[in-house]
Amino acid sequence: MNQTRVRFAPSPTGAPHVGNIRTALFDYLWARHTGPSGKFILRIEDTDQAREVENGLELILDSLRYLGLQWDEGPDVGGAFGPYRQSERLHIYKEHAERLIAQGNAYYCYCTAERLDQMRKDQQARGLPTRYDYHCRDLSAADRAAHERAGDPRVVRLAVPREGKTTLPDFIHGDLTIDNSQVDDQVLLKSDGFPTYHLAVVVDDHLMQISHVIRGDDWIPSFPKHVLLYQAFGWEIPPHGHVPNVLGNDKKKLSKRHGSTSVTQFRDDGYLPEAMLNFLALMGWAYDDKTELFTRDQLIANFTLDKIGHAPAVFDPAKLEWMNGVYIRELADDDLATRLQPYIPQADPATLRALAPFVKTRIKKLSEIVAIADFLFEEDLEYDPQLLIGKGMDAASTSAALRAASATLEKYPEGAFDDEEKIEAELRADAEKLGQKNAQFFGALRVAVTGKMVTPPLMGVMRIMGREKTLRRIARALQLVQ
RNA sequence: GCCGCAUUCGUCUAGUGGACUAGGACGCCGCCCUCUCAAGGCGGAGACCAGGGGUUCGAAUCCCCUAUGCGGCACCA
Repeated sequence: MNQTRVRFAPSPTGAPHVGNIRTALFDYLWARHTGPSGKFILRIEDTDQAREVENGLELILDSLRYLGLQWDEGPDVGGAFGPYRQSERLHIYKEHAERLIAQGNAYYCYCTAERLDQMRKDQQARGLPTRYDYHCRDLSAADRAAHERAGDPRVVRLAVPREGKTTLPDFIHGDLTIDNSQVDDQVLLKSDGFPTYHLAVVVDDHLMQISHVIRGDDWIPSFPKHVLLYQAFGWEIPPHGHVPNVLGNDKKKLSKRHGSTSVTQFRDDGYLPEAMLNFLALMGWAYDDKTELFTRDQLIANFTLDKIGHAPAVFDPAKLEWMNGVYIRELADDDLATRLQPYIPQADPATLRALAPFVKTRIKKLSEIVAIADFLFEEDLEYDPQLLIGKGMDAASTSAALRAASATLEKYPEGAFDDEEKIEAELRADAEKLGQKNAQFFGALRVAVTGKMVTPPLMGVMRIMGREKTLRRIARALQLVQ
């Protein structure tokens, strides 16, 4: 019984963006879909010291944790196939590279960076494809020995067959095939002793007994190198699937240019993990023609490889917002209040909890709580007095409205102040008596009490704010309007 | 330049030869509700299925060509 073992193998070069994590999500869902024996493995591809970012690992772990993509094996939790950091597996790659040399599937190359640069320039100038020119592949034994004696730095290159074709069955695209003549003699082991991606993935995927390789389709061009390596080692090639990329609105691969696309940024803006998870799953995967709201468990239950699409998907922030709103509305009030707290630390929990039901249908991300409700948690309001005077109103009618409202509200002592229905009825009667439309009357009152023109329902707001503060603010507004 | 992958409403997508006068969702527009804004309800516009050739009684669905987009062409991943 082959168990499912899939890996997410990012390199710590920055904050993972939604495209990276979408691929991780597919890995995770597939592992979990296959039941308790399915393993989701995190492997860090830190073989490029130059591009590495200080807190790169943390950014990856944070992103995965945010979405609850819990890994079964990885650098921090260990596992039977460690280490899970490629920089700690250097000796393994070296051994394998040497084995390829011994078998004649690879060779040492002593070319300098300068020579390679020049070679590429020449090829470009002549309109030729830029590929290694086999210089060291054809080196005589004597030349080779000379380089060794001189202690010249060397790399290991894959000796790609110059004829024939290489094919990789892909469970998303079907068979991928390319002429070997198009494949470069890739460097496998760099002069600093680190492997390149190509050597490292193949060796690790095999050694870690990865059962399915799921990766972005920007890797398609390098599949022949990997196939050739598997063949040289005499290993079985696990099923591969190149999942479509996630694109920015300009249809280009997602990058920092597209604004905030890092997953942790979405977390910080107040996108719920359950919404993010749901939305990301729909980038390149669809269950049917109708369903698009899925809980984590439903995703796991329904996720299958054959439903992964093959065209790249444009990331649509507007739809994500909508979906986040859906999930926010579904939250229990207590839960919402708890999640809101970090975004508005000065709010006392009881007030926030009381506010939750009002805010629920009005925010699309948690961070919006500040714009919509900060007035509740401030002592003094700052606003343009002009706002008090609404459409078809003037200073006199506004004052009249505020005075009437104040008079009515004053009649309700502390204990009775939360009788929204009764108060509302009476205020409406006030408006009618003044010959004002509800919108005019309540508009003035709204600005007086909140300093804003757009707020949650006024009665609820005044109840939550309390009698004393409400009356004080109306009095203040009355001064401003005169 | 070379090689590869892709191509259904603006966007995410359903669709695997007849059930398609192409379905759903976001967004957009209108109406209803209404103390504002949302949410909610109802309705609407929006895709000649990239184009052209075939195959077939019949094609969004199969084949070929072209176009366009994207990706790769490093001692990056």
